[in-house]
Amino acid sequence: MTTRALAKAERRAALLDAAARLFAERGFERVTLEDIGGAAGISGPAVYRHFPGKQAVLAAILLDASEGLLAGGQAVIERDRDAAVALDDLVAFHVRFAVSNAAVIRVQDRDLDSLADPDSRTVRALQRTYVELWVAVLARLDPGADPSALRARAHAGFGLMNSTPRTGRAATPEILARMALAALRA
Amino acid sequence: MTTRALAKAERRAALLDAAARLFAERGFERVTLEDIGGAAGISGPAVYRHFPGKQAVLAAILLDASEGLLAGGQAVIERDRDAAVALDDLVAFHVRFAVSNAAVIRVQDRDLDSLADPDSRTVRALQRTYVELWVAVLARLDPGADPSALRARAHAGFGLMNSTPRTGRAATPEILARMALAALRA
DNA sequence: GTTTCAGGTTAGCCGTCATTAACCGAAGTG
DNA sequence: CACTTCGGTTAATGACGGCTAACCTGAAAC
Repeated sequence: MTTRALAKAERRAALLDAAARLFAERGFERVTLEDIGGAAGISGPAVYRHFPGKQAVLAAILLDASEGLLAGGQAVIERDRDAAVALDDLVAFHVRFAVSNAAVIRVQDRDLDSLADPDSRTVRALQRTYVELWVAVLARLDPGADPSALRARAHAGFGLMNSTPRTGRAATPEILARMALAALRA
Repeated sequence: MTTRALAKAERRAALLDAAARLFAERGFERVTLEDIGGAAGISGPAVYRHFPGKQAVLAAILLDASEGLLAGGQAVIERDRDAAVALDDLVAFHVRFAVSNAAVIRVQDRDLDSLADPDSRTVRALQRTYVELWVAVLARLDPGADPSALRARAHAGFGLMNSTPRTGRAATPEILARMALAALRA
């Protein structure tokens, strides 16, 4: 029983990993199921033994990512009482996540639109909640600021921190964190 | 003579405009020639009277954008002797460009990979040159810094300034410029 | 005022995938 | 040891969409 189930779990992970890499490189539409399967050592329609379709592979990747981000962000919020410290730690967490999951970050902001409605809605909701964590912290640091301006600032910060995946350049986490903090405090 | 040629130029512009908007919304691969033509009042294969193919439409958009950015950046560099002033003006210029050409910016960093080799190379070269303008200014402000770190900082700045197109959120140019300057000076 | 030809139109042609069908062997079950 | 079920395989099937063909019309040219 274990042998079979274990092999399956491993293959599933390999598929998700390969798919994330391929999607990041070429974009969802330009990756075929044959490519994904092939990269994981099986070929073509065998992917259907693990996922109900191509979109489901994308959904698994994005759900995973947005849940991971939200969970990490919430952990920071609950731990840090002081808003200034919380901002530092949110930045550190997000930068670490973005640098070590570069492919997934790229897919998240390039191919989210390729996701159809049930999953799309869920991912967007998770992302929205994550953004609101940031907005709440920024609001505590700058009371009386327009919430929609705070949201724009949070998004701009993400744009900065998520830039490494997009450019392929190896910006160090230190540089990114320093710049992001300066920008968000400005 | 004028009637015909004028109509053609207008239609070409309409096609490029529609295509940029559609590509930004859905991504290159999910837009059909039928969509592009339809949005400009003609339908389907008539686009071939204006462009040799779908890729050529993308190429026209991206070449235009990268030439526009480079020209604007060079104008700033040549005008401003002082590096600090030049940085201010580069930021102001880039933010203005990004906010008023949101669709094109989005296409540029989402669909550049869909461009094949002759044009792809040209666009990348223009972009590289544009980045080097920024790196040169940053280097004057921070002599002795590692050039590759400066490049990473420039890219991070672009990520921030280009964030509005990606989120659809209406960040004001003022907020973006203030944040970008703070980040780049950090 | 005829002749060209640019710019449209609609009807294929063709390739490329996602997805399904039909089969198979070996691991799990009893 | 039967026998089921899982995870693969290789052949269809069916859309979809870029591009080409064949044809038409009216402005420009002479």
